[in-house]
This record gives sequence, structure tokens and C-alpha cells, in this order.
Amino acid sequence: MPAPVTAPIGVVLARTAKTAGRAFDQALAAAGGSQPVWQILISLKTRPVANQRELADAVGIQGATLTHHLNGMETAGLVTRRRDPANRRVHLVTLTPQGDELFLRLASAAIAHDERMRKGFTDTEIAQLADFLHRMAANVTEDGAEQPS
Amino acid sequence: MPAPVTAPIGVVLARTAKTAGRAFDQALAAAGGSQPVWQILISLKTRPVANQRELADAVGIQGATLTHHLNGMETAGLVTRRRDPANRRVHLVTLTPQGDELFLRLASAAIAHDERMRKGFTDTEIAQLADFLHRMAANVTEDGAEQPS
DNA sequence: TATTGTTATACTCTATAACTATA
DNA sequence: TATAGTTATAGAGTATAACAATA
Repeated sequence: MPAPVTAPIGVVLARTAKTAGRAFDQALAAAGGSQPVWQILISLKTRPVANQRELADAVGIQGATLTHHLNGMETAGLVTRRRDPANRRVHLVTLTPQGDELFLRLASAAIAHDERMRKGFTDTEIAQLADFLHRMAANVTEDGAEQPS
Repeated sequence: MPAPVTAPIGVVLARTAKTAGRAFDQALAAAGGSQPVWQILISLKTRPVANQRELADAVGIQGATLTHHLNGMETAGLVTRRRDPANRRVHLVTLTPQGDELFLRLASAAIAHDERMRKGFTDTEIAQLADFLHRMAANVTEDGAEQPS
């Protein structure tokens, strides 16, 4: 007998991510941010910043792309860049008080967005979903491009 | 006791979708396509084309954005547009033989991509994952932006 | 007036290549 | 030479606003 006709999981994943991503974009925009800025802020707050290269990897973008965003964030007064006295090639990126404020606002928006998405799900289901997504991502990254962390 | 610390499901979803989406982009590009072109081709092949507005909704983009893609596809010889004699405001979009060929190539790439992602998953798990994703998308679209179909 | 679609324009995110500064 | 980062440039995808054609 023929295999059951299931909508390609890639299509379902892409569609859900698009819908959820747009909703998240709007939530972040309403709070004065965007997804790349949010990812950069999270990385700066939650891990030791070695250098911009690592930051770019954590966010999943190229170094030049990170520079582009940091330029905007610096102009907006969210971060400052200064050279590391110990190795003047390295630019130390630090959050300003305004950057901290924005982080908190975006964190609130992100939490609200997450709660909205979790509605109707048990903790077990969310854990299962996260496990599925992790496994699926691993399938696609074998020896290939790394996942942002 | 404190709730277990779970990575926000929105972050996991966005990260997985980004990784999977990039892998899919590469697969489609290798076959001579892109995600928007693939979505447009699917819609043209699998449903009756009422008009471009509906096509844009199905793909989840604005009408002007669709025009942008159709211009490229027409230049590439994938589709033709002609006015509907019954209602000359409507432009009927039809696939050329070349468009059909590209559809087949992209379908192969999409199937291969799907098989890659499903590796290690049982059919039951895939069905469960699809169900989770559908429910999550519904949570985010209540009375808001519609999901592409 | 309402509907269908196009044109004009611009923005965001991303990337590669060439470059500067430092080691 | 190698490493860290920036600048210059470009391309893909998307959007809004104004417009033309048709009803």
C-alpha cells in the first residue's frame, strides 16, 4: 500500500516559521527592535564576548554583516566599541544603558511572544517539539554549515 | 521549586527554520530555483489559479511582490501572462514547458531535502511534529495575519 | 467607484571582495 | 603572513504608495 500522503515537513516548518517570524518581527518592532538586534543583544548579555567573529558566529551571520548591524546599533546609542588595550585588533563591544533598556523591553516582548505560541501546549509537548526541532536541525547541519548557538 | 529552564521555543523554532531554510535555499539554487519561485510554481501546479491576488495570498506575499517575481519568471521563460478575455483586468498566469521542467527539478530537490530532514524520525513523530507546528501557527494567527496556504 | 495588476521607490538582511590596522 | 574588523558594493526578498486599465 502507498505511504500516507503527508504534507512535506519542510513546507510545514517553513510556513510556520514564516508566520511565527513575522509575528515576532512585529512584536520586536513595536518594542523598538528587530530580530538581528535582538540576537546580538542576547549574545552580548548571556555569554562572554571574546570578539566580533565569535559574536557573528553566535548570531549566525558573517562578520561584515555584524559590522553593519553594530554600526546601526552604535548610531542608535545601544552599544559602544573600543579597542582592547591587550590586543588592539580586537574591538570590545559593550552595551550602553540604553542598550540594556532595549534588551529588557525586547526580552519582555520575546517572553510574551513565547507565551502566545505555547498556548494550549503542555510542558511535555514543548519539550518534545524542541527535541524534534533539534534533531531536524542536526540532520541538516551534518558536516555542513553550523547552527547559530 | 522553580520551573525548569527551557530555551524559549520561539528561539529554537527560529534557529531551526533558519538552518533548514538555508539548506533548502542551497538545494533549490543548485536546481536553478529559489524559495519564492518554488512556492509560486507549487501554487500554479496544485490549485486552480483564480487571479494574482489569490496567488499572492497563497504564497504569503503582497501583490506587488508577486509581480516582482513573475517579472523575473517571465523573463526567464518560466511563465506567460495574458489577459483573461472574460475579465480583462485579470492576468492569467500559465506555466511554459520550461516552467514545468523547473517545477519537476525543484520538486526532486524538495523531496530530497525532506528525506534528509526526516532521517531518524518515525512517521508518527513526523505527524506529531506537523501537528505541533500547525497548532503553534494557529496560536500566532488568531485574528491576525493569515497563514500562507 | 471598486478591482486587478504594474511601476516606482525604498528598506532590511545578507553576502563577497578589497582594504586597513595590528600582531 | 595571519588575524580582527571595516568599507564598498551588490543582490534577494519584501513592502508601501501612486498609477493605469478595466469593470
